[in-house]
Amino acid sequence: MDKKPLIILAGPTSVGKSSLSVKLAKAVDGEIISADSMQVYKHMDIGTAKLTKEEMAGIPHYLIDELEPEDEFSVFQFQRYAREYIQRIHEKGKIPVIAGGTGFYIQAVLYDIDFTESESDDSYRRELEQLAAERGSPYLHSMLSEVDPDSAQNIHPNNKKRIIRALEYARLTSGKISEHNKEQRKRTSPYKYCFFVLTKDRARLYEDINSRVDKMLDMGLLDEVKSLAAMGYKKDLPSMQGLGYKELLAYLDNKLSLEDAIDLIKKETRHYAKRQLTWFRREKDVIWVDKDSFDNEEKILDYMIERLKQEGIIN
RNA sequence: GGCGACAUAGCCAAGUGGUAAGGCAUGGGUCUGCAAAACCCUGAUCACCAGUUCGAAUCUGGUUGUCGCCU
Repeated sequence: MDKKPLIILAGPTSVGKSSLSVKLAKAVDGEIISADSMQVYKHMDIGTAKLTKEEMAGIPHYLIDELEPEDEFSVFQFQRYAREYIQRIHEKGKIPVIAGGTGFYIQAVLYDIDFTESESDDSYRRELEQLAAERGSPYLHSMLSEVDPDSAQNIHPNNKKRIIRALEYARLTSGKISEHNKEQRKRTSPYKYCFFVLTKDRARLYEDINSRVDKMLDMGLLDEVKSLAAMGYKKDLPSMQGLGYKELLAYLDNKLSLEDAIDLIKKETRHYAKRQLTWFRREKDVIWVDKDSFDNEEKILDYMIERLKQEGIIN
């Protein structure tokens, strides 16, 4: 059976993925699936740099504004939705374009990684959290050494989250997550794809991030956060841990001055961009598209379309 | 012009005779159910010169620079 086509456009925050993705989708008769862990949420528009309806220019966008800020969301759900939308788009005879910066989500869909084996178990998880709080994460790490030595070796004793997940996995499946991961890593993609990663000079990317944060404030980010707070959303929700939201909530809570909060947003966004780049660097088969080596967006598009033709994804 | 203080990595900063804490930034990395999350790794010979000493970032003298006060 022929593999179905899939186009991915990723890159660090602030490079200009969104606007390019609309043009790309237009050019290839595609529809866009957002791979962004924060844009899924409603009422979070300015801080997540969502495209406006006009900017979407009639191209359907999925996984944007689909959930309320209190809704649970993770790679697992992302993958489920994305699969569904990809199929629907293919059925229409169109090409799905995944656009976004959450590398983990993209990977989960691109390689169709299996997450279903374990349902998450809140009670055991809570028990582990307790233990971690009381005895420290190195203690959990030593527990892990007994059930899954390989994982223990790969996970740093301080990395509580991953230790807990590994323990949870062991409990729920009575298997080892290290083995599961090893299996999953062998997967090849069920799609015929092109994985573009848009980049630009690091120093300029950072400048753009800084000025974009200022622009968000001008556009009313603080009011957006205030109204989320007024709706009752608290800082411990995953959605409220988004960049720009957690810092401004801290400011509203008198934990920070506004100036410090803004500087923090900029700094953490820069760190985030760096981590995104690290992620994409180790991803196999990515096509780096360095904005600096093109005169304008049209040229970038031309290049991408040429590559898509080479790969036989479009005619 | 005089008096005083200070001079340690890109920034902040410990260290007052025994061979340079720490934080931030920067750069690199891990990642397979919270990923805009979580975690890890990453650097100097102490303004300069001359002395004292077995040994100086730490003491002495000088040079340069910065800051404060005074005239």
